[in-house]
Amino acid sequence: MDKRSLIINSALKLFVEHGFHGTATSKIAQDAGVANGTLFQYFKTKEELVISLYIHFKDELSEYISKNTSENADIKKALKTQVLSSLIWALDNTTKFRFIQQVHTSPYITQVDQDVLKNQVEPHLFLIQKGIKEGILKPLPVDLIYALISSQIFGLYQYLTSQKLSKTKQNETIETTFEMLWNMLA
Amino acid sequence: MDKRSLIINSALKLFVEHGFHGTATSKIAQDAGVANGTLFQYFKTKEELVISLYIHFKDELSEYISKNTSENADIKKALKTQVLSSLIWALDNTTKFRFIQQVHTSPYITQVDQDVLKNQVEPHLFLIQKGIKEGILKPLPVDLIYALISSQIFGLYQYLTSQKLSKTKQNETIETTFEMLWNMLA
DNA sequence: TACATTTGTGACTGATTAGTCAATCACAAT
DNA sequence: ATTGTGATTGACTAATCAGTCACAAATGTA
Repeated sequence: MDKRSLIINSALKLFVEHGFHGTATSKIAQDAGVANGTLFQYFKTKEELVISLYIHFKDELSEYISKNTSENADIKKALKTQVLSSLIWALDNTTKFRFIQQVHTSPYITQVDQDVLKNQVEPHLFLIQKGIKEGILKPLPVDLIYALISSQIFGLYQYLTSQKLSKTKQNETIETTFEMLWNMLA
Repeated sequence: MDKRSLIINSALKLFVEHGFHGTATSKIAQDAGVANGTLFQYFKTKEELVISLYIHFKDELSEYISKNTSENADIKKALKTQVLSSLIWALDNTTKFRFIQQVHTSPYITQVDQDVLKNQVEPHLFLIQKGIKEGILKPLPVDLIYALISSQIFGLYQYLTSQKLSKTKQNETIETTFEMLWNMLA
């Protein structure tokens, strides 16, 4: 494992555990088993580290979703796959997901390049747009529908992580709530 | 205005602007126009300040909601009032709402007394429980329905603050999405 | 007025921080 | 063997931090 990855892993863990404020760069380096100065060779500043991590993990999530989404499925099926993929990834990568949330509600988010953020949501907006055009989804603003879907995922994630449900019961809940979401939007 | 309130206002503003990490206690005192030491008379530590603010503003929101909710309205009307109140408060107090979100996704949240948090959601859970018992809401776990409602509010807030809509258009969107939410849950 | 209590002050400190840099290392090319 | 190169190191520093404390001002009380 290369040093860059070691630093990323340690930073992720410590940031989520103690927050940005509570995590010294020296502690990250120590946890990663590299020298203090090495961290600053890969990331010019602590701020750059935080922002790089955010983009890194959001990309990872995006890639996971699109990897599982087939292009020529019907809208409902495609959207379902995207929602389920997001939830599965989030539940399998709670630390990364928490980190994304943490940055998302922090002032750091303003430092993230707007174009990068835009490119990440683009594919999802496209599917919604298609759904509206075909009259399958309600004729509402695309951004609004996207916001409602995202927040549903977020809310369900919150619920599922706060309860100790079996995998079966978990999947059941995910299925049920997706149908509810779909009925709300279609 | 007493010094405690001055400190609270300045802390709120600076925390949201620069994060917990980026805000020195001395800067808060300076902004509030009080001496360094005065801050520590009202809040023993910086951590206590953050947590006190969180509880303070969540209480403010809770009080605003219950102030507007009449007890003997039907379930739908009561829930609608609660959702709309939340949104109105959030849109009128964006800084406070951002702060609440910020703490909520940060490691600080684990330091907040669990009983305090429980008491704050209790009243809302009660209404949902009643709705399920009367067969008006779907027979799902109370916590799940609460999570879905909360996240809908959160998502709609995100959307409304990212768009520059007129007050009329805003209210229209809120009305529409509440009906959608209700149809999803009932 | 005199005294007591509460409230406020800001200079101070020991600890910690992000970031630097001269030195060292592993190793490939000559 | 020798030289060159880029990655790695960790001791170091200037700055900043949260929190303290001895004292002063304000307020209350009689």
